[in-house]
Amino acid sequence: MKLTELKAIQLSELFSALSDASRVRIIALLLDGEMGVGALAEKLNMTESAVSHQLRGLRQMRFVRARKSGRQVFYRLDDDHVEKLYRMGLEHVEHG
Amino acid sequence: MKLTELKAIQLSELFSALSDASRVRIIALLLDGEMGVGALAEKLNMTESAVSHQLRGLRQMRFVRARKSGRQVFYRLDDDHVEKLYRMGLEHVEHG
DNA sequence: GTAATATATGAACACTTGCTCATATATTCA
DNA sequence: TGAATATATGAGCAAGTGTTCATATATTAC
Repeated sequence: MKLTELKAIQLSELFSALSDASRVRIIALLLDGEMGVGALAEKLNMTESAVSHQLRGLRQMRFVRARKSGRQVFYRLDDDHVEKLYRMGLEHVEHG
Repeated sequence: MKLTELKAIQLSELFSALSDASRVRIIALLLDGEMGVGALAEKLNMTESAVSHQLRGLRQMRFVRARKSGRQVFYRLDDDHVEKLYRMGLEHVEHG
């Protein structure tokens, strides 16, 4: 399995997106559909600022996508790779 | 998708194992079969100490398993979940 | 226009991480 | 036994991360 340094970095960045419990919980919530920042913050018991900061990272990684409606911003998962990664990880954790 | 705080932490720890380029490259090398610490260090152009430190983490996460032979220690991937995670990540990076 | 609401952003700070360097342990060989 | 080799470990430190707090921006309602 040859792997360029660039791809090693890209892979590590990809997995970094899920390397924090707050982000994992955000992803888990978004699996059920889109949600606004405030609703996420309440569910997660985090400040809206902290959630917004995390969403920014997830957005840059193209894990989530934003939709603006009035003064709210709804976030949803960007593609199904995220869900696949998440589920595979969960499988490993649950009966690994 | 309900997710306990414990499982969120476990998931984040799982993905943390692949959140560093050095560890990703170690995994990539071990996909081809077991390798000793010195050989890994040479291939990766890292000190043996740095490699050993990373292998410790991977061992604790049960990503790799050690086999001692004389004064060498050969490492190999512990289970196929690791390879699945790696390949799915690679797929996402390559044509995501 | 002003006030209220929803989200984003930047600075600051505590905490974590991955390395280096020195040292320790374990094994082989003479 | 002692020297050489292979790996592991602990301390220390620079760099990175995730939060809080204050502030900025954008939208709606009045």
